[in-house]
Amino acid sequence: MTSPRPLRADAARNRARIMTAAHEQITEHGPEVSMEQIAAAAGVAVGTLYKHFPNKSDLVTAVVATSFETLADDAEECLQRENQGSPAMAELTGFLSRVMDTVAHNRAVKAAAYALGADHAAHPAMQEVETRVTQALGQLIRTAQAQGGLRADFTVDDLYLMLFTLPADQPPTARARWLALLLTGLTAR
Amino acid sequence: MTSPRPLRADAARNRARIMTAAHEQITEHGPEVSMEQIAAAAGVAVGTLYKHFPNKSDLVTAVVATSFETLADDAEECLQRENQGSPAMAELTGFLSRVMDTVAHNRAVKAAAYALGADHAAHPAMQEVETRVTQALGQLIRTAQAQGGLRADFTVDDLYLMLFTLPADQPPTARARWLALLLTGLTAR
DNA sequence: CTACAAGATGAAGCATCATTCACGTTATGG
DNA sequence: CCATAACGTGAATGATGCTTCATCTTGTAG
Repeated sequence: MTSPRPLRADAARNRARIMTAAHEQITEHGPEVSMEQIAAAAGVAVGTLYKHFPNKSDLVTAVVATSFETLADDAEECLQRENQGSPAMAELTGFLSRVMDTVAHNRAVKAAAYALGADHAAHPAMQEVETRVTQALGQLIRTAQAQGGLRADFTVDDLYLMLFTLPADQPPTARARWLALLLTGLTAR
Repeated sequence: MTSPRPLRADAARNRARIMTAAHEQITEHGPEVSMEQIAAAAGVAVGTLYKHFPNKSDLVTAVVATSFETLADDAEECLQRENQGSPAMAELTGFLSRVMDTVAHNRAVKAAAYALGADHAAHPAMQEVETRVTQALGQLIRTAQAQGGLRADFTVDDLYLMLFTLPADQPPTARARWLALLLTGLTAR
């Protein structure tokens, strides 16, 4: 199931360089950066990008998937802390807050959050990660409701809805205010 | 202060056609439609677009400003109805709901709402319209607070924050749910 | 009715990009 | 150390899009 031939040493090194560079460039300039620019940042020729990824879309998707995994890791760590006694509601708001800050500085993750509903989601790599996020957050939500901090009719879909509409281009004060306004609506009762 | 020479008859007609076509095209395909496509839709040559607008950005801004005026009109009508006895809070939520639906179907207005904080706002035409919206909504907010339906610390900036983060690409059910979640956070007490 | 300024035209210039490919380079198994 | 498949290269290709300008057309003042 794994690769038949284990990738030559230099090829593996270049692949890593490309991923790093692509992540940096996309994070900074958004998915519309040119392949030339990514190649330059990685210190390779454009052709090399195409040796590793059939086309630009695939490269972008790979980067987005990586960013998205970070998000899933965060969600699962929240769940873990909750299991160790941390209040579920606090973990949820912490998660929301962190994602919001990340989105504000990282256009790749923004694309990722957005991609949940878009065509990127078709990619198999994405689907698995989405499941992880959904499961972790779902558990967190149920616990928060059981503990009485979160309104009873709140669902994972609602949480995704919040993620879609996070304010990305607003100053920190505005972002904090947005979260505060939202949270009063999510509190139980 | 007005134009020195009053625009030839055919020129005025073409200008109107261009504005209409540009509005339609941008509404449907977003601001990235080509000038060629707009020209074709207007039934003129590309060169004519440039006779009326120095560059694409200016044309897009003109269209966005138009859409934005519709929004200002709506806000002022809300204020008027409020003066005739309609509950301020109902007018506010109605306004939000309408803007949301429009954004969902009209990418030009989406750009407009977004432009409030972006560089488009630099244009003089925008500034005036922004003042109209801000005044009307500010009045509405104050009344809603006096009538006790709206939380006391809510400001016009908060309302803009909501406009920035309206869910555009979500199905109607999701949009409605989003509004409902938000509103429970805005209710007084 | 005429002259001419205002307006319209659209091919051409110029820039940006994604993508390809014929050729040079190199890691690595034997 | 060699043979060779894997890999890397970057100029070239073709597509698309904004903008310009020399040229033609037409509204309109007188």
